[in-house]
Amino acid sequence: MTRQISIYNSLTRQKEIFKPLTDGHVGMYVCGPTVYSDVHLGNCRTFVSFDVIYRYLLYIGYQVRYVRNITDVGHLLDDGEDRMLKGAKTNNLEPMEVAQKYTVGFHDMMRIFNTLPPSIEPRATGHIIEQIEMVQVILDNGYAYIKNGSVYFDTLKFAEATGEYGKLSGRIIDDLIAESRDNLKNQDEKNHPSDFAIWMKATEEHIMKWNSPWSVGFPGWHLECSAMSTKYLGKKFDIHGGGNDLKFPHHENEIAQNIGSCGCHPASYWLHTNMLLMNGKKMSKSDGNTISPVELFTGDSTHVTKGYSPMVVRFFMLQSHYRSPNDLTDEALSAAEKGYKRLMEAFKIVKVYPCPVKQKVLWTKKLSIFLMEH
RNA sequence: GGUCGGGUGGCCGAGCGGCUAGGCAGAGGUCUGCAAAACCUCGUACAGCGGUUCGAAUCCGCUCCCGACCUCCA
Repeated sequence: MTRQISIYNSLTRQKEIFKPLTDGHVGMYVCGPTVYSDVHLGNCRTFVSFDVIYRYLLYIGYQVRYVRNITDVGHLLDDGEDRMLKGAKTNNLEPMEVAQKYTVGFHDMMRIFNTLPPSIEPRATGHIIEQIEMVQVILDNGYAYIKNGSVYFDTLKFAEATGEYGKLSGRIIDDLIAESRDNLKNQDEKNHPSDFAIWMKATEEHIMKWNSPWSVGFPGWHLECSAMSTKYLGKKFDIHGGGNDLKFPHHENEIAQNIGSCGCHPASYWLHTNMLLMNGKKMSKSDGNTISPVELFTGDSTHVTKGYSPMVVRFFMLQSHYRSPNDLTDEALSAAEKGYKRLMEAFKIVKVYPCPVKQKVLWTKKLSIFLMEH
């Protein structure tokens, strides 16, 4: 009933024939946004890509459980300031108001881009208990240690015991181990620089914090995805996706946590989307090479000569393969706009054209995958 | 510097040893009172340099360019 497809698996670095764990069913987890500011256009590209992957899996007959999380727990910035805290200060809001505001904004934008909502959209703050439990299991298995109320994942021990650390991102475990001697005098609490927090003790001014066996604190950044994917898709599931900038450390650490707690790799296939560029360069706020979704729609930016409708932008994004960089330029957008209009004309004709019903249904269904009428 | 992707005509994108994929844009034309739509015609490109081969975009080597990651950005 389902068609055979091949997908590129980042874990094995090759295309593989897709075989779900359970015939006819697919469990797919995609790392969702951190809701402390407006959605980035690049973020939209990733979710538009996975929207099509989701739709395609449905189209070829799979029953898909698509889980995409909302990360609404604060995480530390480079300067040590918490994102939610920063957002709250900037806007004079409660942290959960910040999370709510940007979650709603994110949902609006996803609707504007005509993406189907995921089957389950769990929030990190709603799964603190699951995360605490996972920390405990990792501790019990000996892959984590406690320092001053914080709990750190012991990457070195994990690497030596399982040989699994670094597989996804291509980090060499020997280097990791060799590195350890030089860094014993590390300034912070970690035993090894590559260790990462799975539970952080909160400072006095930290607003989002919860009680735990180790301290009043908050879960580490990578933990929510491990905990929530396990909860809703099981210890093993089919597809794990996200932007390729998440490969390391986020996904690598996620794998470590999953193996460290349940002993198995979470996902069979890892899919990573490539980045959205603008005028051949990465988008960057500091050098002005950036545009927000709204600016793109309204044309209120020096980078475009006019506004482009969300569907044109979606069509443009889908013209390039999800594993290739997508270069946004005014010229490419206007070409996409004309192409999109033409395709829509053809779609209208097909819908009213007198032809056998079966054929018509088939065509309409096929076109819908890309044109997103549903 | 290391790791991982990517580099095919203006923009996408198939092909993955031999038979100029295709689409979009653009140009010209047909039809239209005008315009739009539609239709017709037009593009020998594979980052570069070597090598293997009768033959390479496709295999091998070197180089160059773009991007990501290397402690928290999709």
